[in-house]
Amino acid sequence: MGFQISRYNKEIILYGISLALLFVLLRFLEFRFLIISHSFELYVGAIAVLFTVLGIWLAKKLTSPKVEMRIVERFIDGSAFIMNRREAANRKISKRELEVLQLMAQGMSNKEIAESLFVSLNTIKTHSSNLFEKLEAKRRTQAVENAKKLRIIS
Amino acid sequence: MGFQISRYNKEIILYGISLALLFVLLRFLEFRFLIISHSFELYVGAIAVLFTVLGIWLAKKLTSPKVEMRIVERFIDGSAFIMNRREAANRKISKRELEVLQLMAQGMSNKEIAESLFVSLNTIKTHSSNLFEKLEAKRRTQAVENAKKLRIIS
DNA sequence: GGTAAAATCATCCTAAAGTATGAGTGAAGT
DNA sequence: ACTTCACTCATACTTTAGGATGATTTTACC
Repeated sequence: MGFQISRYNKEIILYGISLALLFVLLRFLEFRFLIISHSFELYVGAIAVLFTVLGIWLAKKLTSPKVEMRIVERFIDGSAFIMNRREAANRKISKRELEVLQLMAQGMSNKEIAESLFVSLNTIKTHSSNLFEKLEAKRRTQAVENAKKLRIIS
Repeated sequence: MGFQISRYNKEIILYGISLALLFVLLRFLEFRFLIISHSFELYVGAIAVLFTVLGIWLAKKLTSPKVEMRIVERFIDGSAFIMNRREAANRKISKRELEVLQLMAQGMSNKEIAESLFVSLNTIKTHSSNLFEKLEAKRRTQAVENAKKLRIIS
């Protein structure tokens, strides 16, 4: 950890600066105010009100919000699959490869996949070989298992 | 509505009283403070700090507590696997076959399964062939898929 | 219009999976 | 004792999967 006393540094510094500025201002106005009779109380009052406001402002900034935890228990709908697109993207799995993977997961043979996608068997073999690399799998069963764990397929 | 400017009347009145008291106090100390050179700034500083603190106190009293709702979703894991023993029994899947099926689902090859169960490759082939029939599958990927659907394996 | 990635297909070859069939062994039940 | 069944293993064969490599074609993007 580097420089971090508090995450409210900015507010504290601002408070300090405004205080310093006020003092400079005072220097210039000091005598004028003092000359006028009964102005002293007025002056102090102004300061008081000003710093009260400042205090309120500070309080609002500084106080950490009270956290109210609301625990919501929710059943995961097994049919609601949320694909992990990040994983698929990181592994650079193409659209076509994903299609092949899905059919593979359904238990289809390469031949069946080829027929259902209207491409040659060799094409599917290439796709699946590429998939195995990208999914760090040696076999199609492993590829399917890994893909499911990574939430790439349902 | 009757007399209700704010539900913080008490605090506001207290604030007014303390302000008034301060002014009285000032009257008594006024001259003494002013005589001492450079004490004016000190005096104003004290007022400033005091009213800042007062402001903070006020803020805490007056403002409705800042509540950050943190909704924690506790997902009840639907994947808590409850094996469908009835299905396994109906299909007459033996203990050993189930073991093979589980390892198969993990992506293991027949050879790997054979080694991990200390039996021959041929034995595993027999088991898996029997499994395919019992699970109405043509391939191991299909067997795994069907078994998962039937909740025979997780 | 050039480039890069994706998709397509092929060939050659090896490894693994799957089928069919037969057979030996041990444990459990009748 | 006999039967049944799960488990084991083997041989022989077919099919499918998978690896390595190279090539062509689309598609998309600057």
